[in-house]
Amino acid sequence: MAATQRSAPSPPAPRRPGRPDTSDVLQQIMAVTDQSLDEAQARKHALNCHRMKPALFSVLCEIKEKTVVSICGIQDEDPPDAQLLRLDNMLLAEGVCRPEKRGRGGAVAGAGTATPGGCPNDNSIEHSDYRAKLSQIRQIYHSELEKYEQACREFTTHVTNLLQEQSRMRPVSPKEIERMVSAIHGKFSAIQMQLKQSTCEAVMTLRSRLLDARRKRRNFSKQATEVLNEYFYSHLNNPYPSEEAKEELARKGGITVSQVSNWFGNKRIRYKKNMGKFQEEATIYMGKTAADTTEVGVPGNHASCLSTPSSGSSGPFPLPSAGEAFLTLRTLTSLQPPPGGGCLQSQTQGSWQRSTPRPAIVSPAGDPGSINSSVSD
DNA sequence: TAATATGATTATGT
DNA sequence: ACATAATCATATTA
Repeated sequence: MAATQRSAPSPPAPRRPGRPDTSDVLQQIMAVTDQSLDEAQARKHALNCHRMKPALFSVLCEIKEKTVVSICGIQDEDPPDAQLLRLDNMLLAEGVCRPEKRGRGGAVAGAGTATPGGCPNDNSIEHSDYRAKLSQIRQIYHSELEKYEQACREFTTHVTNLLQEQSRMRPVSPKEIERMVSAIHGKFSAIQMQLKQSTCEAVMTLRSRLLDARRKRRNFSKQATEVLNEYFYSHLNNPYPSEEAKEELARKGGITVSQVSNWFGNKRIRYKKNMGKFQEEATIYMGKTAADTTEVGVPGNHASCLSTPSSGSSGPFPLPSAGEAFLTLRTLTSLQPPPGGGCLQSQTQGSWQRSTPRPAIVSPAGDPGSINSSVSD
């Protein structure tokens, strides 16, 4: 820094007029090794006090810098930067890293449980346990982090002092000290990353244990299943509620739209897989809806061909009477015929259960007699 | 306690 | 984005 006018280190130092030449000083330094210790101490002191010492020191520093940089400057670290960022974000999102404040509104609710069918109904009852454990983890995390940081600070000041001490007898530039400090920080941040990683793991485990909705499954209320089943069986030939219908069902049953979707997905597949098992339920609900006007609002959707029998019976199936309904239903569901001469153009009509799986239960040809045998699988 | 029912998730296809 | 099929994990029942 100080020696600015120097163009090249190798040639003999350009002697400036009026200044004592540095080669003398160098000579003296070289001679130090030949001296006895006491003598050397004295000489060292004298050299330290020499008025050319700072300039010489900086020259030496620069020379060293040149050689060191070519060796150490290659390895620019920070490949795990992205990972560190991910960990930080996650800890932030989970509320582990939050700056000790109350404001925990958006972070957890927004980023954490973005899954559509996440944890809809019971949010705060089951989660108190989770919160307690989480705060425990947070506490440990912060205390460990604090420990690491303190150790890092102490070590850094120690090394800095040491280097400054040594800079009296060997060329140690401020830049070098800086590099050393950043190297120390790098090592400590590697340790911190391990801490963050294990904290993340702990949080994830906790999440999956206490927060995963699957583990705390609650059956729907009677009301909800009622509403859902009514819709399902009254739209048995097209059990695909529109978005509006889903919302309506969700509202009526006190569940979320995603839950309605889940329910219909499960219901369709399970009904199709083993229709025999659902016959009893079917008759119940089909009889129910025959008298009950549970019109789940279907303002302007596929009603084009479904609403045909609306005048006589509310359901999409021709249900003359409760007694007949059973047989009619069976023949319809097991043989899947198009309902009379109605609207055939819609493929959804009854084709949602096409590709009949390979249920040995569904007898090859409709044998309406053995109803119960098929049920008792 | 084993078997079954059930809500949710995941993989895959359209 | 939604549907299906398979699967997971819990709840309920026999």
